[in-house]
Amino acid sequence: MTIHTFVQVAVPVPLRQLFTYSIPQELQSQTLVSGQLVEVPFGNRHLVAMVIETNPAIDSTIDLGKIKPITRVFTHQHQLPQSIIKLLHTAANYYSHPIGEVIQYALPVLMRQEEPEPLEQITYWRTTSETLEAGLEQINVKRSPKQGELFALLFSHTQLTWPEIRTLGFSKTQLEALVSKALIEPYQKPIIPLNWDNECINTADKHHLTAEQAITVSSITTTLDQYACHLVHGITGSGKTEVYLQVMEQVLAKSKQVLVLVPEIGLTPQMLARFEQRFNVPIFLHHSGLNDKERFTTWCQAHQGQAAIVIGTRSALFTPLAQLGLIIVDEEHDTSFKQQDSFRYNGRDLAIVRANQGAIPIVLGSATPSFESLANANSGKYFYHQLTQRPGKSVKAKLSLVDINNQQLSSGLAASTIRDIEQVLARKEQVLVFLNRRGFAPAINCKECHWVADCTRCNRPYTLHKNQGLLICHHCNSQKRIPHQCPSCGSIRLTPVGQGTEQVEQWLEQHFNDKSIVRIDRDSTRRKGELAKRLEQINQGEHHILIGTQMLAKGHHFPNVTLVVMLDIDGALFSFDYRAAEHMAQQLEQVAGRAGRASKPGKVLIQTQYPQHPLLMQLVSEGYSEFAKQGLEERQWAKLPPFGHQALIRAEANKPHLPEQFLRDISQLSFGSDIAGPMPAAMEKKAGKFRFHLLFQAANRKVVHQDLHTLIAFAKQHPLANKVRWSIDVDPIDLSW
DNA sequence: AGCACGCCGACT
DNA sequence: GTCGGCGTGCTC
Repeated sequence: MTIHTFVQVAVPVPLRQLFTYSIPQELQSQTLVSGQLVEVPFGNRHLVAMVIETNPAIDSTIDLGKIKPITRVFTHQHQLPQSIIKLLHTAANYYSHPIGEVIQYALPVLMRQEEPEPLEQITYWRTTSETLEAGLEQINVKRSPKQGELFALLFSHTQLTWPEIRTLGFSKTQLEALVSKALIEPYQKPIIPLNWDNECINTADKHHLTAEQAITVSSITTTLDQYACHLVHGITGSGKTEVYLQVMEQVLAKSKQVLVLVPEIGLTPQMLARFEQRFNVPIFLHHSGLNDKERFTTWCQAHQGQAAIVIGTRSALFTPLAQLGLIIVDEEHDTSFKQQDSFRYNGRDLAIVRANQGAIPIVLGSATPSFESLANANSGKYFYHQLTQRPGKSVKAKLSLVDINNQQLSSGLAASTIRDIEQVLARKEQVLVFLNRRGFAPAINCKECHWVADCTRCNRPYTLHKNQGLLICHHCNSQKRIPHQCPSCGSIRLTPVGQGTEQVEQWLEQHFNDKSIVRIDRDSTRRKGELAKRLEQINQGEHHILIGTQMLAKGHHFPNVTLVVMLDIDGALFSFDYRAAEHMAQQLEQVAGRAGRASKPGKVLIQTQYPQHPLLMQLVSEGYSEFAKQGLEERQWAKLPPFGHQALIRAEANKPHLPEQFLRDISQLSFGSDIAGPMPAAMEKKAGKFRFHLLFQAANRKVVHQDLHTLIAFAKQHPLANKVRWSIDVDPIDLSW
């Protein structure tokens, strides 16, 4: 046996290098393998690092006297499996991100500091009464409806944990109230590996499949033992979830685990509820609403194979699963899957890599697939399944354009739109007004001298928040009191420009003063539980008009909404961002999907100044698929993604010439890719920093990759490297910052 | 990223 | 006289 004296480790710092450590005598008996977690002294602190190279060639440039010994080797109990280590390496390499930082995403916080305590037994909750009715009798359901709901939930689901109960929208107080009435009790059960039997599935909940659904399920299930990527393109209401459930059933039946990724935390409760209803198996969550201990629990349960299903957001992708048999990415088009700071990975894309490395199938589902995924389906890389029918009677909402050129507008609403709203309200149905801009108005200016209140840190107009009596910069969050006088000319004629949700809400309240209007945006739902409360009220029919931002476009269903009004979408038609139209179309389809889900037909009005615009006309008359087909052809002509590959280099500093010079020097090197820039970012100044970009683009991904290596080697030793903050974004989505 | 070191303004 | 501001430099 060879005894190595040195190892190279990845340290959790944003440095693109490995560090060499010696192995002290007393630790040499332990086998150090790559992927092992160790504790190392680093500067004046101690960090958890990962062994990368066990037998490194010693770099002569480092002073041997500087090399410190490893201080601890962690036990095998919490080692990352090889599959995850491989995924992390691929990810670090693909996104050109320091491996030490990438590893952090796979380690629960509790493991980054020290070796965590062994896991306690998990506490589940169950009811104590014989029948549901007997229990409900003891609750004053009129006064405490939530307690009643919680009791009913626990009565039908015997193995819910507190984090799950909380995710489903219940509070600790409600749980404790039931405990004090002795209606529910905690219990533990021995940890046993998942053992599927017929008790695990609630067959009564199973839906009858349409022909399309059945074909999709059977196609996916013929690939359960190999890598295959299935794109399920199903219009809203076509029953994608039922397809997931029936595929999952077959995976679980083989005692394999399922990983489900959703774009945001808000979509986990409904997913969890649906899965709990169908399967009586341990389900664990992974999202930012959990504390460190809860996340560690999920990690261990998944790792050791007791969790049958893990539902989570982007970062759940790195959860080790001993017997992973299927990955599902729901709403795969959603850009939330792309992390927009630090390690800029795309959760959907890495999920595909993981499925490929693990030789298992992956299902991407969406009503509005991303152009990337559609292109991969067209080229045969993915299996493509379309679900075009809605089980049940509901019909798709009809889209139409409202020309606002010759119409009088009231807070952005056209006169004809208002008449349509009136008609719908008269039928006692609900209206949804979509405006993706919170606040009262996106700017205020002076009527006399045209001065605009700009944020000095970002050189952008402040958004007027009338309710809070403040001007707020939506780019850096800085706040300021509303001036009474123009600081430039002294005039008091300061007026709001444009509309935000607050303003539309105010106008609707004045105009429809006998109706209840509810606003759903980040401002109105800031308080915990406020969103759930408002959504509940909407479905109880307490409100007549809903006004809100994209929060309304995601996942929630409003069966009684029969009219959707879309405001202010024109910006996307002329954006420099080639993806703007794609995102606008997806948003439009998603919002339209909220309406007319019950047997009531829905209608979608799109207000625009450009009713003749080819993109809009096509979307309205031929639908998303044709729109995407046309869009992809244009991308192909322009050699834009997915037909070309991009990487964006961002650099920022508190003086404009520094990032510009830094990127200019880089751009002088010889590259295989086409280089654009350096150019100022669309928001050149943000939060007091000056930002510049350099864009790499090539038909071949390997060319871009090679160029990034050249760039990193050069940038690391550039004199300005410490004066500017720079980063690499592979497959960028947002080119504006 | 942290963290220390280091050199200049308003406070007990 | 000190506390603390954040510029600069380093981490095997």
